[in-house]
Amino acid sequence: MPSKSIPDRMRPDSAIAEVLLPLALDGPYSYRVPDGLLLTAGDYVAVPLGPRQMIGVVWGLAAEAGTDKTLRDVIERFDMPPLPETHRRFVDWLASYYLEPAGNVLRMVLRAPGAFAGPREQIAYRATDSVPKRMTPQRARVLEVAREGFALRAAELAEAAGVGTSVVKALVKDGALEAVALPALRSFPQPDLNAGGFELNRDQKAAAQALRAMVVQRQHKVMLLDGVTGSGKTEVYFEAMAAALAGGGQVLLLLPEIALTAPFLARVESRFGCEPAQWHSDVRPRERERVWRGVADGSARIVVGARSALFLPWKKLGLIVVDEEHESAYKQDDGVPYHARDMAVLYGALAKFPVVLSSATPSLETLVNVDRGRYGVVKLKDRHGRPELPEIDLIDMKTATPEPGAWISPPLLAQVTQALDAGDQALLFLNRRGYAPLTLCRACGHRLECPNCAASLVEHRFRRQLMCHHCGHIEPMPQACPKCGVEGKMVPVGPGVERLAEEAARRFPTARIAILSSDLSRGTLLRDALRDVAKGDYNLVIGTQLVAKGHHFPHLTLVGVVDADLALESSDPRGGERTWALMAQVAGRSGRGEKPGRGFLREWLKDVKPKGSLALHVDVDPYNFL
DNA sequence: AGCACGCCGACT
DNA sequence: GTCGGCGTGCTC
Repeated sequence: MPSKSIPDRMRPDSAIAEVLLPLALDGPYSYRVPDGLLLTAGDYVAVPLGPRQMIGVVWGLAAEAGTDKTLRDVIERFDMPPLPETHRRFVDWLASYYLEPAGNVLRMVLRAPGAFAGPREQIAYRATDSVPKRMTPQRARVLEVAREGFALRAAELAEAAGVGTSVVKALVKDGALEAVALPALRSFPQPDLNAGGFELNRDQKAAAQALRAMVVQRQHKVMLLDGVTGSGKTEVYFEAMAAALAGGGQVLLLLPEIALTAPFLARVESRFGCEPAQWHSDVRPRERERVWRGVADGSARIVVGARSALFLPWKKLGLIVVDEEHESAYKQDDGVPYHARDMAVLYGALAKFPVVLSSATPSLETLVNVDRGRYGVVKLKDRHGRPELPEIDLIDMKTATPEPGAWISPPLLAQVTQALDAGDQALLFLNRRGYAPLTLCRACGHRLECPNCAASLVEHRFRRQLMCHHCGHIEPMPQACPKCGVEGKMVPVGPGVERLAEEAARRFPTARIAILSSDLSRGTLLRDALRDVAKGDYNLVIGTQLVAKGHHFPHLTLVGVVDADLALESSDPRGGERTWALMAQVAGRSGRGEKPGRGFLREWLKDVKPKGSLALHVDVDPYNFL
């Protein structure tokens, strides 16, 4: 738009806007602020860039441009709260810390397509009283869905009924569905801090009190909440969140993406009496827009999100809780690399609010920070008053050697026998899927490997397939060696869970054995299997790392880890740390029920008299692989 | 991110 | 001789 020409000397000082664009640029670009447009730092603006138009953020206002180029005009300012100063400093900090163009970081802030388009009205459909001229099973299902709740948009309605949108459209045409306008963006319900408190034990009360005291200080401090599985960390940090909400701030609860489940969200909802806003990769664009705006205007008070939620344009963030802070999922590897736990701490430092890190197996860097006094720590015992992991016996496989072709050592066999005889459940943990991790040709020495990535192909005997665990490549199990053509000389080397189950079936012929690995994860198979194990339908469970996470097996009293030093052999510098976390998690599966204790843990039982008992046997032998 | 420019292989 | 592969550079 042509502006009235004003002599240069009469222009206000802020005639130039330094605008950061969501591109890999070293710094902001300068634009002329047209007459009549009032801008402040943090404003979202549309600016021309080459032939296109882009949305950027006013990073600063200046009297002089940092370039000789002829400046183009800012096109418009969007009517929403400006990106707060702390958030802009956060972007700059992160960019310099990770040596990344600030624009790339800003792109993560602006990742809410449509948030600037202005609220559009949504069309939804609900059932009318009229019956369609023709009725088909598909139509009936759509109408059934349409009758039972809120008006839904065509796509949602079709999805819920398991049909295409054409069915919905046809019903609209027929008059069996009618269009209604939905409010453009549903507003966020406000939390009720007294909606659903939990009964905390003495330990938890003390921990919650410590966190609350930290939160009301409104200063930057990092606190590690350290407690074994089942010690109630969640309930404790909920109290910290309640304190921050009471102070008028927003709260971010960060979770590893996989932990963002409906049951977890339901716990948040029951504590705070309202559904929290969610932010993760599966949130639909429309909902992203709503959450983004809600965070920007402060109406979204509680956000439960994956790592990228950190970049939402927080208006008044008062607390970040990083649950499972040791999880490697907090590390972003593609695009701008960053560690969400560390950046949460950085944000807290810049915006002067506390951060809670929660974990049963804290990361080494967090432990070091606690050790050096930079972070505080609150420790929780479990609900039986047990502070630490269960007693762990190491079995040295150099002295307790399994028979040839077997992997369960004599002491572990004895313990499993004892557990099964007592009517308890035992778990043999081996972090290797399939039958054998390696297949060799005895004739020529050839190793079956993936054509794409040169990793060894893993035999999955139940599926009669070879799989590459690296890239997903699948091929049938060959009869003859693909290299030398000799038949019948292919031999499996080393154990996977399937092979371990075979050995267990031989050793414990009467045991009811379940194999749990991610091979089951399709459909409801895994969920059913986990339920049956929890019920006690099986008494010997052979499982990979997926049994280590969160599942509750009340009848389990013994955990045996086969090849516990597996990950220590790898070149992963975190091998030791990850092994420890995994051992702690898998040990935590045991002894969570109410079963009476077992004799061989006498010393430990004497001390704390728990109702559950547990043992973790770790086989240590770097050489038992071949 | 887009979009142009620019320099080497397979085709009408 | 062209069409088009995607490497490099630019956008205030």
